[in-house]
Amino acid sequence: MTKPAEDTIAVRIARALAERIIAGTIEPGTRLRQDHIAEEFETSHVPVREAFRRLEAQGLAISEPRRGVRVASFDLSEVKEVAAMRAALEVLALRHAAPHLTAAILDKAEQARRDCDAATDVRAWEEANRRFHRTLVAPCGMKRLLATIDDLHAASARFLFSAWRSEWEARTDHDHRSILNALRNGDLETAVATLARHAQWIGERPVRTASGATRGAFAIVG
Amino acid sequence: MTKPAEDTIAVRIARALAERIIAGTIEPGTRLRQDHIAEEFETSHVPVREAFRRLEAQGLAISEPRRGVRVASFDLSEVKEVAAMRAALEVLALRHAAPHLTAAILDKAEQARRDCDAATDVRAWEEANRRFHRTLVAPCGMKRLLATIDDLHAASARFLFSAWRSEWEARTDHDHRSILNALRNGDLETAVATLARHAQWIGERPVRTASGATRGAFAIVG
DNA sequence: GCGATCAAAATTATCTATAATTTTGATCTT
DNA sequence: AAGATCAAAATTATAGATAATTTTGATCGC
Repeated sequence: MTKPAEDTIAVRIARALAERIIAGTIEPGTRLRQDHIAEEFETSHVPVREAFRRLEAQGLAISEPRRGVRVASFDLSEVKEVAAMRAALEVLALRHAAPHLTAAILDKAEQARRDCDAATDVRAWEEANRRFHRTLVAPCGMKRLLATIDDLHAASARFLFSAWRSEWEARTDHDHRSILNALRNGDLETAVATLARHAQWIGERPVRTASGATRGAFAIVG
Repeated sequence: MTKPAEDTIAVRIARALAERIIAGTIEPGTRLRQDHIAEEFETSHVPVREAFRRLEAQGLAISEPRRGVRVASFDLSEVKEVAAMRAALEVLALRHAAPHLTAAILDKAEQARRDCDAATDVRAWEEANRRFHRTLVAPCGMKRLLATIDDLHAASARFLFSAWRSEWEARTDHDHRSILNALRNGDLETAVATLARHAQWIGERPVRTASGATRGAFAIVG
């Protein structure tokens, strides 16, 4: 191991694979072969198997006994499901975070909002959007809730990158603005209602498939 | 391996340990030593480590790199957190399940409700209560959502057994009845509102600690 | 040529062994 | 006797090897 490993090797492998799956570098349905991955990361397969269990828990991979692990597939119904869960849980988190929101936190969110609107590629937008949402809900201090929301954001990002691979046009997100304004005015109910609607905003985009045909691709864009 | 292993050994170990942690057989904070557990299950420690990763994802254990795994501790704030998450997600699931609820499903829930009210010990009550909730939300067919709810129920059960160890007195749960009635009448909003309140019902009970003092123990009893 | 069948190859799941880290406990100092 | 120090023991994390299962691909029959 050339790196001064802070975390365990299994954690590093899990992170690296998660990144690839989210970015779409590895296609859904692809088999993750432990010996190949072990070789690539210059370890044995034991930490690789542990990494698989983490990916499985995040919903990024599915494992069938004796038949190995493959990158999880998804469809429109799962996109909707994740959007609905995000809406429900982020609303809950925001309600609990509200009493702890300070001017400094709202300023941080404001910066994230600006970065979001200024983003010229999908990766930058996703990062800023995630930061916006995270900043507002993190002060709730509920670890289990935040961890679940993080996993949902990972799933969201995957759907997004799958549909928008690279093209992206800058656009002003009025919901973000409304949420921030409402919070600044102490109007939690408006903020919560806007967020609930916002997180379920699903965009459609035509995507050329391998066979040359065009199909609709869906992703959460809120 | 004497058992006709359908699942992988790691899965069986994870289940067995989860049961013990939920039942309170292993105290919070206890270290889970992989070699000891491997010896007990007559395997090597490799599947044990994989089982640990599963327990970690469920929130039943926490792992510190190079310092092993221990049974997760919890406090009142986590009980509240799990209750709030359950309320939010079960409401979401019920809304999506509602269109698929049939008379047969409602009858199954009715049976679970009766078992609940008739339960004379805490384990029987927990099983029936979980069955009641599961029956009503399962028809939503949202796998990720249902899996998350299941994990929350496991946490709930743990809190409950920690506070109520064995004593339990039969009581009629009016919320269960109201939810079923509302669903039978097609009044989803009443059912949802009652469920939202119900899942956050937290009971307190005096518990004698190891030192002989008495403290309050809290658990979700809905 | 197309599908079924079976053997070889690849892959998963597990075990045993080893290196590295942390915990334990006994000793020494004050 | 209380605290610090250090070595031994226990434990975690990883590597390498093995058994069992699945997948692949070539052969055979129709």
